[in-house]
Amino acid sequence: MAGLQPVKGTYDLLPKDRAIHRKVSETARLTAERFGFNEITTPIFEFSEVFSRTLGETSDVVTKEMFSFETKGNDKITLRPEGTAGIARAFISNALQHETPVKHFYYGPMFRYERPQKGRQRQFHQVGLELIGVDTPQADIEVIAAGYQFLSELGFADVVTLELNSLGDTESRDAYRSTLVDYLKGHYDNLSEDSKTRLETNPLRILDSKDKGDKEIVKDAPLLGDCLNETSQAFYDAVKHGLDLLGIPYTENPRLVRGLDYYCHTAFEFTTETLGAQGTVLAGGRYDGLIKMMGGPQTAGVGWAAGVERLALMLGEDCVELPRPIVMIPVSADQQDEALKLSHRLRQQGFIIDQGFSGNMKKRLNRANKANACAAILVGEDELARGCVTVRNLESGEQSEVSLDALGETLAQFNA
RNA sequence: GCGAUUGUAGCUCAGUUGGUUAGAGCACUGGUUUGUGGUACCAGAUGUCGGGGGUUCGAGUCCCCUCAAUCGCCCCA
Repeated sequence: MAGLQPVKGTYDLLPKDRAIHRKVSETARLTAERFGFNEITTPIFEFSEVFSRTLGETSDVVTKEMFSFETKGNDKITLRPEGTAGIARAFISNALQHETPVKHFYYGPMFRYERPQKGRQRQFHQVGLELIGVDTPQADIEVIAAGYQFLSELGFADVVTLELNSLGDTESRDAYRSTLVDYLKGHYDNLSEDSKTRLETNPLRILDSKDKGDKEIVKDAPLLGDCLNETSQAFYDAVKHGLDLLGIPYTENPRLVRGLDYYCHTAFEFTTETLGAQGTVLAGGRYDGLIKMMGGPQTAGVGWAAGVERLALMLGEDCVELPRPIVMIPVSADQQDEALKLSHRLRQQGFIIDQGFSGNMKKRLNRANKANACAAILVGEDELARGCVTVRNLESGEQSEVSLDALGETLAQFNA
């Protein structure tokens, strides 16, 4: 135990923070539903092979970022670093190939053992969606459109750029990889140390290296687009055509690649300048080989995931307001019971009633302000004798006596 | 995993070339007002100076280690 700090890279979501996260996840869910995606929840841990086999043995996620442990039964378990592998596993486990196309939305925590930064934690949250069982570009278009719609709903249409590329099918990508490696070997001595390693593990990654020397070399490197075979090119063109039809703006980025092995054809990222080094806010692509790789039937898939923390940062503190209560204030201890019963009844009717636990009226009104209450119900001896209470509007300061029978009606103007 | 910066009250920060009992504002508690808030005034409480070790007569201040955060690299949402 390192004192009373949360574990490195984790943090608490206090009610205000949680409300912002909820706005992000609910906007995502409602948008997804409009596209016919329904929510699924898979476990936050899986057998380690679910990730290690599918994400690529040499990917950073697998080699250094997995939170893994062993159970008492000697099962090797990993806290999920991303959502797609678990959903593919669920697809197979539940034999959903008989129900394609499958359209899933998800929200939940993910875990990566990384050095924390702003917009990057060890436990973080993603929303995402997966469209499984459709191998035509229409699926890619729908998935990207849903992502764009989601970001637009949050008000980010103008601060976000959609970058698009095609990784092609296996044939195209293999052809390109060898062309690229040949080219890079010609400049081997000038490559950065990182890129020399990547030449072995994931040469495509060198394309978006931030090293200056690498950038110079990469500038004249052969492009993936030039190696696309006819099928892959037609697929890519169809996706672009669809986006054009929908008026979704995009920028082609021939150097956009993916970190995870299972991607093919469409790769896309929505990026922003507003978050520093963590500029990617929503990203995804097509993964036609994934489900088969995991031992299921050959099934196409395309999807994306978005970082909730990053979107929450972009939204800022003032985008949500916590629910505003009506405070119940017994004027003296003698009205305690009456106030308690009244609170109970009003809550059953759907009102948000905040009943304090101590203090005189001044104190209670003070707390009401801090709780951003919209009204106060003052339960006093005099009114009660007349079958009434006093309702005070805490914004205008106006107050009036209301009979208990008409109370619900009067309060309806505040909340229900 | 690598590099740089930072770490004093709940929050934002002062703290003089190392020198007695470590300060301010906001927030908090109580009061002026025993049935009426947001304002004002008065009073009060608050710190393992991130943690550990060292140098020194003396360390918030200097040195080492460690933890965490921030920024960048790597990678990614």
